[in-house]
Amino acid sequence: MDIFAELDWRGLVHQTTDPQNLRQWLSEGSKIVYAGFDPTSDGLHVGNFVPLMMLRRFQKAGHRPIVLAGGATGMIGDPSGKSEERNLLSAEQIEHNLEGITHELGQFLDFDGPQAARLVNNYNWMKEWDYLTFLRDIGKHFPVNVMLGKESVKARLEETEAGMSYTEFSYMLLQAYDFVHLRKTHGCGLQVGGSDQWGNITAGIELARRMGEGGLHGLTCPLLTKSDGTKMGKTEQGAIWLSPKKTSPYVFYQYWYNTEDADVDACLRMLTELSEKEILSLADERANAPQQRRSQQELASSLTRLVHGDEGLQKANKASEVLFGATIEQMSDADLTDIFADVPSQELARDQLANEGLSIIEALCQSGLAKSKSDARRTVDQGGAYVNNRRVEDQSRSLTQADLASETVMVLRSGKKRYALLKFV
RNA sequence: GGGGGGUUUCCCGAGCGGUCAAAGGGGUCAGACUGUAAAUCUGAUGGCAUAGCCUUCGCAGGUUCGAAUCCUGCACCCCCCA
Repeated sequence: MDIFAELDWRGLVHQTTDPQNLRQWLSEGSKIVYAGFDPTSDGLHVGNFVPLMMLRRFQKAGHRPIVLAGGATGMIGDPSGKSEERNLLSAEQIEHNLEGITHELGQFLDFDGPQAARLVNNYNWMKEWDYLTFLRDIGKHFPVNVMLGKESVKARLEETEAGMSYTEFSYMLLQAYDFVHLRKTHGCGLQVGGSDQWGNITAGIELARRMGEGGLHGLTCPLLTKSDGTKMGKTEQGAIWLSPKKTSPYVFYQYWYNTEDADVDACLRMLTELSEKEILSLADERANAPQQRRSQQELASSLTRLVHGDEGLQKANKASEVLFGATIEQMSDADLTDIFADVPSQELARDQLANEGLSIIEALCQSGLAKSKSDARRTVDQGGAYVNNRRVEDQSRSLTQADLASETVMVLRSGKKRYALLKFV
């Protein structure tokens, strides 16, 4: 399989050091490819997805991936694509972040077999350097005028008033040296990354050449952006994370399911492992029957399965079904807790359900769905109140044992999507 | 220092001394429609024991049967002249 051709049709090739040679080089046999991830937060998010998948694709095509966790570079802060100097993360924070992301990185790659992936941390080799030696051995190879010409630096100096510290300015040296180091110790010949990494990657190649290691390659993929120009993976509630602890499989699934028609094709190509044929056929279906949302379904399913496994996908599916209208009854507490993991819940005394029961108005207030009783009444009046996904039309309705959806839980909803759980214990 | 204008419900903004919980717009919420989209349409949008009552119009007093509307003082904002 020609990996380069595949990356090409997927739209993953943004810039390369030399398309002809790179393609040739890749076809010669199993190569070592690396991508770096800085521990700027304690988990991976959708923004890390594309480079991760790149490595995965390389591995599947018979190459060996190296994942570099930036324990050292993370301490400095990459200025690429940042308009302002950032606050330094504390050493403990970085340690914590590294722990978080390293194990997540693992799940995308195969760490066994002949193409076993490797995980390295650049802190392990950077910590050996002392300042003077680094300046003499590495810094000497970096002409400042070239560094000033790099987009990451230029943008900061020319287009903003933010300026840049010597620390961030030096970031490039560290990442450049990583490449050289991996070349020497692992025989790594290609670095991949997002398009904002181009400057850092070429700096590495340049450094290697000056240090007597020629023939390195670089490849960047486009940043995944939506048709409106905003970044993929950001919502008003924050980033979409890969860890189920930070973003539930359901929210993850829904995020992709709601992808705009205009964006879904690029997502399918860049993020999934569906074949070109499948993707073209989805494009066809989308053109003929957009309301079926088959593309979105495939995208959401395939990514959820990849990140959260079959079980996670099932949960997300079940949750979607329930959250979008299926009536809720005869379920277990465990099921409901799972499905409504992201939904606020309140505990109430069980005896509130006895006798007359709890009025729907009161219940809406208690659950936080209504700001006041008037608000609750309005909601009911307007037909926006639901118990266990059944509409409640009568203000005087009261809730009793019979309205429990499971052993102890009742599911309230206001409007289309706002849910709350009441637990009666 | 002198003069003028302003401060209204989530935001903007209208508001003859009674018919003002306060126009209109935005936002938000709900409903219909729909593709879990966009657009559109309808309704709602201080609180409560909801045919009624209570609390709101910068703050504190006052006039009046009655004040967001008039008067006095205070605070903050804007403009003009020095």
